[in-house]
Amino acid sequence: MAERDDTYSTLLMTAVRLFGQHGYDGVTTRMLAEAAGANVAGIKYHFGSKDDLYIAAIDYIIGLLAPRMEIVVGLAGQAKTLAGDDPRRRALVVTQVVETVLDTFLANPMVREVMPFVLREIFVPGPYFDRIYDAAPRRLHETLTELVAWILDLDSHSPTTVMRTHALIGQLVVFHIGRAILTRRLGVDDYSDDNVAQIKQQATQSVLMSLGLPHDE
Amino acid sequence: MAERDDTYSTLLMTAVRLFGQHGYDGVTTRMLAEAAGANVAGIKYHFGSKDDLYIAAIDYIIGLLAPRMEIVVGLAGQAKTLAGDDPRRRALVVTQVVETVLDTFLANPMVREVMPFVLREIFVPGPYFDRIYDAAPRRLHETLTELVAWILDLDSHSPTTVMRTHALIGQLVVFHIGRAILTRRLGVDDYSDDNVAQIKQQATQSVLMSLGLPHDE
DNA sequence: ACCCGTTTTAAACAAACGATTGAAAATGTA
DNA sequence: TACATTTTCAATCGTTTGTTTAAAACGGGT
Repeated sequence: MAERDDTYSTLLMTAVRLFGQHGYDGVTTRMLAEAAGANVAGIKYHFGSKDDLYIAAIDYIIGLLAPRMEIVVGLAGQAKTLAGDDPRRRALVVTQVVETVLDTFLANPMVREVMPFVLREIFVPGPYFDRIYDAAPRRLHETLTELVAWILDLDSHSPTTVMRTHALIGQLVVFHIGRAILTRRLGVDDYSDDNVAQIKQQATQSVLMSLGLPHDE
Repeated sequence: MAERDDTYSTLLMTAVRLFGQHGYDGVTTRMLAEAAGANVAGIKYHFGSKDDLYIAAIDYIIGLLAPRMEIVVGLAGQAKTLAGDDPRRRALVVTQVVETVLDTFLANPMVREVMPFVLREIFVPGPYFDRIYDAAPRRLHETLTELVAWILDLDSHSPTTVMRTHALIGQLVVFHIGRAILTRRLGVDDYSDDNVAQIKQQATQSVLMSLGLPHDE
C-alpha cells in the first residue's frame, strides 16, 4: 500500500477501506478521522469535504487499477495474434490471461484492498459509477468478450457472447463477492495463501472447461 | 408480491427494497415512510424501531426463500439417484437443477426483488448474516457441492470441490451482482424478458461446459 | 347514534451528523 | 533562527437522524 504515514495518505487509505466496507452513508467523518488516527478538521483541510474525500478515493482507485488493466488488455490482445488454431496453445493463452487477472485482482494485496469499494460501486451504482466503470470493468469486459468470441468462434458484438463473458467473469469475482460464504464453507476466517493458490487453480480450471478448452486433471 | 395495501405490509416491502438498494445506513425512517406512503410513526407502531423493521425484513426474506430452497435441494437429491453414469442423463439433471435455480432466483419477480438485500448481506456481512446464510446460501452451496462432486467424481468435502462449486455459483449470481455492467454492455436499461431468457440459456450452457458435460451448440 | 380498540397523523424531542471556524501547536525547510 | 506548511484542538452552526408524544381519524359491534 502506498500508505505514507502523513495524514493525507492515511485519511485517503482509510476512506477507501471504510467506504468500501460500509458505503458512503455508513461512514461518518468522525469515524473516518478516528480510524485514521487524525482529526476531523483534517478532512476539510486536505480534501475539502466528505464528498471530496470520496471522489479522491475513487481517483486513487482508478489510478491504481488503470495501469494494471492495460497489462491484461495488452496480454489478451497480443495473445490472440500469437496463438493459432491449436486448442492447447489457445488454452495456454486463456490460462495466462485468467491467471494474470486473478493475480492482479485477487492475490495482489493492494488491489485486493480496493475491491470492496469497486464492487460496491458496481453493485449499487452511484453518481460516480461511470468514472469507475470506464476505468476498469468496461475495459476488462470488452477485452474478455473478444477473447471469448475468439475461443468459441462467436460474434464479439452478439449479446449472447457478452453474456457468456459475463458468466466467465462471474467465476472470478465470486471469490470476492462471496468471500463470507466460501470462508465459512472452508471453515477458515479468511483466505490463506494456500487458499488463494487453490482458488487460482480451481477458477482457472473452471474457466477453461467452460470454454471447452483442454485442461489438466 | 405479497403486498397487501395495509401499512404494515407496505412498510415491510418498502424496507426490503430500500435496505437492499442502499443498505441500513443509507435508508432513513423518513425515506422509508415516504416511499411507503405512510407516516414515520408507523414504523414504531408496527415494528418497534428501524432495527426491528430491518429484522422483520430479514424474516420475511427467509420465509420467502426457504421453501423455494427446499425445491432445489430435493430436486438435486433425487436426481442423483435417478440418473446413472450416462453423461447425457447427467447433463439433463444438471440442466434441470441450474434452470430451476435460475427460474427461482433470477426470473421470479418476487425473489428477484429480495436478492439485492440478500447479496448485500453476503457481500458485507452484518450482525444478522448467519440468519440469512443458514436459510438459503449455505443449503444451496452444500447441495450444489454434492452435485459437483457427483459429476466430476470428486470428494464433496474437499476444499477444491467447494471452490469449484463456488465458481459455478458465480456464473449465476454475477447476473445479479453485475447487472449495472451487463446492461450497459448490452445497451439496455434493464433486463428484458428476452434478456432473461437468453441469460438462462447462456448461463446454463456455461455451467454445463464448466462441468465437462455435453451441451447443445 | 354511540362506544372503543386500532390505526394514522402532525409535531416535537434529544442526539448525532457534516461542516466550519480561529487559534494554538507541531513539523519540516532554508 | 525564521518561516511556511501541516496538524491539532475545542467550540459552534444548521441540519438530519431515530424516536416519541398526544391528538385525530378510522371502523366494526351494539
